[in-house]
Amino acid sequence: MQSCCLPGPFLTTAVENRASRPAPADRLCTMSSRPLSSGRRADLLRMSTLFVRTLREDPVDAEVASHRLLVRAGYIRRAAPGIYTWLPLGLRVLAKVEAVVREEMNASGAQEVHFPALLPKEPYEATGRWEEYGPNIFRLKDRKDGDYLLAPTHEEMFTLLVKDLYSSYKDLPLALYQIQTKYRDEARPRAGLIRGREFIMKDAYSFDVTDEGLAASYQKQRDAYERIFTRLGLEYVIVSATSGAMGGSRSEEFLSPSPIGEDTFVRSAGGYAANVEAVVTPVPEAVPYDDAPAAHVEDTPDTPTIDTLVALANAKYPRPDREWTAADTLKNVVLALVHPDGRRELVVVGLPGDRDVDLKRLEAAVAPAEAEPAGDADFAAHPELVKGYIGPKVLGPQGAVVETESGDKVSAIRYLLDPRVVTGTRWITGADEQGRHVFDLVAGRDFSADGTIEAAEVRAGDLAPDGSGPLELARGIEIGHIFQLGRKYAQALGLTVLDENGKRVVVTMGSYGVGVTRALAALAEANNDEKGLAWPAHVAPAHVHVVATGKSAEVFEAAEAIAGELVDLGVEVLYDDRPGKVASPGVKFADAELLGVPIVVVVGRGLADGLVEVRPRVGEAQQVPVADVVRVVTEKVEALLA
RNA sequence: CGGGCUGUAGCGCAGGUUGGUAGCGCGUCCGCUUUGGGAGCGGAAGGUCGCAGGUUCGAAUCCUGUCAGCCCGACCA
Repeated sequence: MQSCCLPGPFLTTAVENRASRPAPADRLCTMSSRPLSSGRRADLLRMSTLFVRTLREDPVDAEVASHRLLVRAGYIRRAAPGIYTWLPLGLRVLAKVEAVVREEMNASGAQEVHFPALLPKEPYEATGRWEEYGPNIFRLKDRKDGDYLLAPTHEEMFTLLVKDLYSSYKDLPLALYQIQTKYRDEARPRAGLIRGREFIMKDAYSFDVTDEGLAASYQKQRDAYERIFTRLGLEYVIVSATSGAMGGSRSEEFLSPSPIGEDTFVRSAGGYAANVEAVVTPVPEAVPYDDAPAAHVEDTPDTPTIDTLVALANAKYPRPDREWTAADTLKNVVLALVHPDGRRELVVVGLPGDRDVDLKRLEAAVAPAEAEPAGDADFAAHPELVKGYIGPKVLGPQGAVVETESGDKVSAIRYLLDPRVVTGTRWITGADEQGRHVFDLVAGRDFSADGTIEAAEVRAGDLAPDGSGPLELARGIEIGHIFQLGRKYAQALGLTVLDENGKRVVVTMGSYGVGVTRALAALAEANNDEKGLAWPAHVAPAHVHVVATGKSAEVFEAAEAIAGELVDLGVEVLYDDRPGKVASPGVKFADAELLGVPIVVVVGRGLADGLVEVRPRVGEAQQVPVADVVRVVTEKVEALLA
């Protein structure tokens, strides 16, 4: 555990925990999420001297509960937009979250390292990310005009470090991690710690020779993540995700379900869960079309939208069996893809008229290209596209063909269909002339496309691809993201090892992140009520909050004794020893509820009868004889930490 | 980057249209009282009214510019 202590002034040898001051900043060493069995005397925090100021009113700039309450309870203060200062209580919670992460990472076999947050640009130029990140990273110059950045993530550094030291397959597999402050110049920081410009992340990387090795390393990390979030008491959902700009293959996100989450995901009762971008549409069976009537073009004046088209179709060309609906129409949406080389390509996505294109899903499907709705200039360049009446006749294989540089013949306008548009399905769609639509156009008989694409919006009630039933949509806070990077970074930076045949092979990598500060925010988000925070015991700034009320010396002496005995037994105590003239009972109770320590012990008027009150932050209070209170509370704490 | 809103005491806000020596609540400090649900009374400290220019005898207030922050959206391992 040499990695536990920071060097220099943080290296504290002996800590007098009974001191009336908060523990010094050797948080990495004294903090632990372990139960009481260690037998070490625990911290005693005194409200009279603790550096904290609770706010009676909500901070005006805080919207979400975690942000509002963390500021109100004196855990954090805003230093700049998206940048927060940690006060003693907040730092204790943060250290406990870190401790859980650290313990589970170590248990998984990963080894802790620590990179600088301030880095030269060269490694990021080698992978192209100096450019790719654009304005989203903090850049700065040294006195010699050299370019530096505040690292948003450290793939390059890990890769180069391993390259620096290792050169044989015998050295692998290897997993390294760090818990580091990261910087991103977010266009819009929000929701306090949930989306900051400075945040703490645990990032881990695995290094393997083979794909099988990577799969095993990935699974180890995935297991570790499950243990981390379980121990933190944080509900989580694992969803399939797209790997996005990072490249790579398999990717999963750990989401903490919350209405204020920024990620939309779907899940089925049967256990399927996926990020919306990654949802795969179940492909229906092809339908026979032998008895289908021939396609016929009809006049449909003034029907540039699906709604107007459906209304007119029902009025003028009614269906015998039922009404036409938007789902009977084939909507052809023109989009422009911008490829990384700057090339602009027009594509048309054909999908049932009752659905819209989800740009994020589309982009996930066409990555690394970016997508945007086609503009007037695009339509001007393609007069065959009649706005509002676009049909397959001019698209894809049916349309014009151009020859590429390599001599292949491809569609001038690529036509990509939603997977629901299977062979045999019949559609009303544009006839490629103003005011005309074609009816009974059969997919596979009358038209075909260049391929299918997952670009249609996902809706509640859609079926899960694995047959596990209908999907519901939910929001979540992304607290972890793991993926199999593959060889992208190793290739770009030349990380190779010699295999058993003496052949040079490129190492394959996995990348595993936990948003530590974000997980803390998610915990606050999931554990609060109208009165304040209500921490799970493993991460609470203390296990027990002892409150002394009244003015008699006996009350304070008894409370002092109880607090002292508890810390001797390893129970962390926050002791409200403020004199009555400084804080009334009402103030103390309100603060206890706001601060959210899981067990509150009230020493006050009941003392005359030999009783103190033990109040869980959530649950029923009970009167306990003074003589028993230390035992009762210790048992409760042990149960909470078990 | 687009839309909306806001900058006045540590915090939350009023004042601004009608220019005239800056106010309320909470908090802070002193004194007395109170002591199981954010106490009462009395006294006190605390503000370049975001910044810069302008109009005016006089600007928190009117005009111009500018900066910052928050919220929504776009963006976003």
